[in-house]
Amino acid sequence: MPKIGIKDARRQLLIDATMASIAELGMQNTTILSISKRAGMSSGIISHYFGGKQGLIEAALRYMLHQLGDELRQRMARTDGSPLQRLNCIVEANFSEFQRSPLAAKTWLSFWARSMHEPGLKRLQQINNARLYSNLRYSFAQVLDASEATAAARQTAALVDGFWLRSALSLDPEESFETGEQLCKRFVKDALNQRTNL
Amino acid sequence: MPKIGIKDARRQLLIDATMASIAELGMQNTTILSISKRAGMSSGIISHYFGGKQGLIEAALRYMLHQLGDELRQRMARTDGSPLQRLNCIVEANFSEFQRSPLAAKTWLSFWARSMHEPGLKRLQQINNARLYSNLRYSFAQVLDASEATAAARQTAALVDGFWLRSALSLDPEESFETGEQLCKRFVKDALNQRTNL
DNA sequence: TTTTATTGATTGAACGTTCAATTAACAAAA
DNA sequence: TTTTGTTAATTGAACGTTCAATCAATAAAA
Repeated sequence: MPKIGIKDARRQLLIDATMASIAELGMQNTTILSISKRAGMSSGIISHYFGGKQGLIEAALRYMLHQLGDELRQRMARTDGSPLQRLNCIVEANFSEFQRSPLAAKTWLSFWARSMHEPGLKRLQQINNARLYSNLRYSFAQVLDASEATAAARQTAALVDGFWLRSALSLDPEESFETGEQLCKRFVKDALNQRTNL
Repeated sequence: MPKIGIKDARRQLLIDATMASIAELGMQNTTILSISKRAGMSSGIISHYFGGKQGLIEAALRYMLHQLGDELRQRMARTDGSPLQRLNCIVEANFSEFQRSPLAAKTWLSFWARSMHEPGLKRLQQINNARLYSNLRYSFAQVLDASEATAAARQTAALVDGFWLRSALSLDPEESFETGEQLCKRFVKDALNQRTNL
């Protein structure tokens, strides 16, 4: 059975299975067995690769954060760098196909709730929150003065998270994510136009 | 030992203990024992009063929703009924002292995450989401035209939930709730002024 | 006494972790 | 090429723990 170089592939398979289980059963009902069954492996393999269930869950969160970062970087590379375009990239990355999938959306929310009482997850989640805010703040500050940029960045960050949360819990997530993204972009545009300090 | 009114008092004691346990230990680590210990009662009492742990958790959520409704009604009664004032009431109710307490904030987030996979909680949470939106929509529609009112209401609802979520997860919730409330009100004011259709 | 409320020890199911046994891949020897 | 020895990945049964629910015993009120 052992094939060399296959380690990363198996690790990823387990991470995928973890998200699938959390999305389907909830973190509450996600067990070592519900994960390993979905990955087509045995229960013991999780301790072998991740040191335990907790390690796998943290690895899955790190994977999702990594995905989010990738999506942002990809989009940023394809713009001329104007503040409006950069801000739209940030919004789009947070509403990308992967992020809005029921699998990712449910997993995010589960992570967030659990992060309140688990320092390992909390740290990762703080970093993500701070990054979203500072990315927004940077682009707003190129057009608005300091205090306006701060306010606009905080509002946009809350708007993104809020729409995202409401969509994840919505009965029709597809439609909710779509209008959420549009209304975020609309807020960004309005904020730039109406608060410009020239 | 039946004394009138004692039953409700004990039920409330258990609900308080439930929120305290969820806030302190997380829903993950909240057990029948962690609740009953905090309430100074035995473990069996939970089944007696609520039919089981799940029943108690749903009762606690219902209690928090009821609190939110009360806060809104109280504030609404103390205004002249102008759209701006009514909208500010809605924001204030969602950021009231009770709602922003670590106890309530952590409990809300735990409920939301769990509601994804438990129909009983999901139903309650849907009702709450819909109520926030329709309250906002009603007041915006008295000043803005239909499509503007819809957009503003959805944005405000997301803003409230988003600030609320970020505050609950924040390292400094006190400050985060405070500026969140202010920035929500600012958005409402701006939306009314800049989109007015006269 | 009768009724009702409350306790807390007990039960059985479910869980994460562990580890001895197994199996496949690879390397060395024939 | 075939055989044999070595390595490391993988399995899954067993173990100890934890939990929600149950219910017989107890206490208090009527």
